[in-house]
Amino acid sequence: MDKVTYGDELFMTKSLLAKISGFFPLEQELEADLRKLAFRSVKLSAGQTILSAGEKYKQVLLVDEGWVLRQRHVGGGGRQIVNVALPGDFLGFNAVLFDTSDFDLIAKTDVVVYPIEIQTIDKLMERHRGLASALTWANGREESLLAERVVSLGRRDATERLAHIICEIVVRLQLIDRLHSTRLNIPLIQEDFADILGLSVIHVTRTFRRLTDLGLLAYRRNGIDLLDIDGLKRIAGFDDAYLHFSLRKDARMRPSAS
Amino acid sequence: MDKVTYGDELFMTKSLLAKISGFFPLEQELEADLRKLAFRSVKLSAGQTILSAGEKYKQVLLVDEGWVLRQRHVGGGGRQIVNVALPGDFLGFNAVLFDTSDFDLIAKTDVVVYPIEIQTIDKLMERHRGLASALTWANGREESLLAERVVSLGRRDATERLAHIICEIVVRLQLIDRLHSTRLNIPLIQEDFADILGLSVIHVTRTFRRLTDLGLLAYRRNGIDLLDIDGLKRIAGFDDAYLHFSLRKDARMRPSAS
DNA sequence: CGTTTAATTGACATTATTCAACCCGGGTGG
DNA sequence: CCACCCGGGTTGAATAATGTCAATTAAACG
Repeated sequence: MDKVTYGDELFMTKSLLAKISGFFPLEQELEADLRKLAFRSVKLSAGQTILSAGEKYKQVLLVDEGWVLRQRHVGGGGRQIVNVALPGDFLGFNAVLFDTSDFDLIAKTDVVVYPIEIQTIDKLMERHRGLASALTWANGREESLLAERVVSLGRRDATERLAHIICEIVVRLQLIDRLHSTRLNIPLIQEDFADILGLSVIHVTRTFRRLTDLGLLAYRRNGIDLLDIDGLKRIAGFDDAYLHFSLRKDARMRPSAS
Repeated sequence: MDKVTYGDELFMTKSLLAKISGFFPLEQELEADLRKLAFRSVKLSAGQTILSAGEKYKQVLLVDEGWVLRQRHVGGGGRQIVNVALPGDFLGFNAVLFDTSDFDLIAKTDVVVYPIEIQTIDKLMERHRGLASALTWANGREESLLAERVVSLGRRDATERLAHIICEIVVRLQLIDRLHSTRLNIPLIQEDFADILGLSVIHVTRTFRRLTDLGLLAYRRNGIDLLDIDGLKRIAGFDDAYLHFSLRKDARMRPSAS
C-alpha cells in the first residue's frame, strides 16, 4: 500500500455504518469501536496492489467504496480469484491473524478503505467487543462464501457457475443497497470471470453467449443487463441462504454495559 | 445426532489437549475453558449424520478422534465435500453462528467429539477467552484451507489436485502426530476423493494410476503407501504455508488474569 | 465360498482449452 | 476530424481433459 492519499473525511461515513449495522445489531457499540479504531479513510486507485502474498501485515481494512479482488498467482502464469470484496466487507483479517497473507489483494476499481490497526488480537477482542463480533461474523460469512465457491467449482458446469456468481453479486449488491435497476454495473472483465470461475476466457465468452441466447442477460463492457434474474437463479440452482443476511437472534450482542 | 452414546471418559483427554495446545499457546486458560465447557465426550459411529444442512444447531463440536466430512448434496445426485475434519478440529461453528448449517456433517469413521454448548456467542466470547481465541483461530484457518481448495479446483488439473489433497492430509496428520511411517491410513474411498476434488470416480482411478506410474505412491483400499512425498509435493505445487501452523507471535493470548 | 463393495478398464461422448484470426469501439495523436 | 491503435470481445477449428456407460476384476467379509 505504497502510494496512498488520506481522505478528507476524518470520520467513518454514515453510509458505511448503515451498511454494517444491517449485519450487526449492536450499532452503538460497533459504531463507537469503529470511530475509535478506523478514524480516517485511505484511497487507493484502480489496479493498485493493496497487499501481496507473503507480505506481513498489521491492519484490517474495512471497505467503504469500490471492488477488491483476493487472488493467488499459480505456477505457469495462471491466476485464481478466491473472492470479491465489496463495500462493507473486511479485508486482511486472516493476514493479520496469521502474520502473513496467502493471497494478493488488488483494487479493481478506485477504492476507499478504513484501516484498523491491530496490535494484538486479544487486546482488540477484549476492548472492542463490537468489532470483535463483527470480525467473527465477517470471517464466518467469508467462510460460507468460500464453501459455496468450492461447491460451484467442484460440481457445477460453466453455465451454472457463471449464473451463480452473477446471482451472488446481485444479491450482495442489493444487501448494501447498491443495485436499484436491472442494470448491473460491474467492473469485472471476462478474464476476471474466468479466474473466478476456473475457466478460460474464451469459454466465459461462450458461456455469456449461452446465457444471452437463453434471454437471461446481455453482457456489455462494464456491465450486464439483467433480463431475467429468476431465470438466472433457476439455472444456477441459486439459494441465497449461504449469504447469511443476519446473525442468529440470540447471538446478537448486548449493550456493552455488561 | 440421534443415536449417541456417552463416553466413559468424563474429561477431555490429555492427547486432545496436547493437539490443540500445539496451536494455542495459552494452555492453562484454554484447558480450563474446555474442561468447563466440554466435560464429556460423545461417540458416533461411521456413516452417521452428525448434522444435516438446514438443521438448527446449538453446539460446537471439538473432534477428539476420527474423520468427519462436511459436504453438500447438489441437484442431480451430486455431492461436494468442502472439507475434512480431523482430531483437534472444531465443527459446526458456522452453523451455530448463523443458526442453521449450510452443509451436512458426516462421520466417515467412528468418531469421538466433545460438544460445547453455546447459549449466546457473546457470553462465550466474554467468559471464555481461551475458547474464543481458539474458535477465531480455527475459523481463520478453516477459511485458509477453503481458499486453497478454491485454488485447486479452479486452477489445478486432476493430477495436481489429487497430489495436493494428499499432501495436505499428510501434513495435517503429522501436525497432530498421527503419521509416523510412509503408510497413510486413510478412510476415504475413491468416490470421496472424487467429491473432494470435483472429479468423477473413474477419473480419480485414472489419476491414482498416473501417480502410481510416476512412482509417487501406491493406492490400496484403506490406505496409501507414500513412496515419494517430495515428488508429490513437487507435482502438486504444494506449499504448506496456508496450513498456518501457529498464530503470529504477538497475537498469542495473555493469561486470563487481566 | 459366495456376496458385496470398491476399483479398474475400454469405448465413446461431452466439456473445456488452445490457437489463430477477426471484430468492435473508444481513445489518441497527427 | 480521421486514421490508427489497443484492449476487450467473439468466432471457428483442432485438441486435450474429463465424464459417462457398460462390463470386468479384485479385495473384503460374513
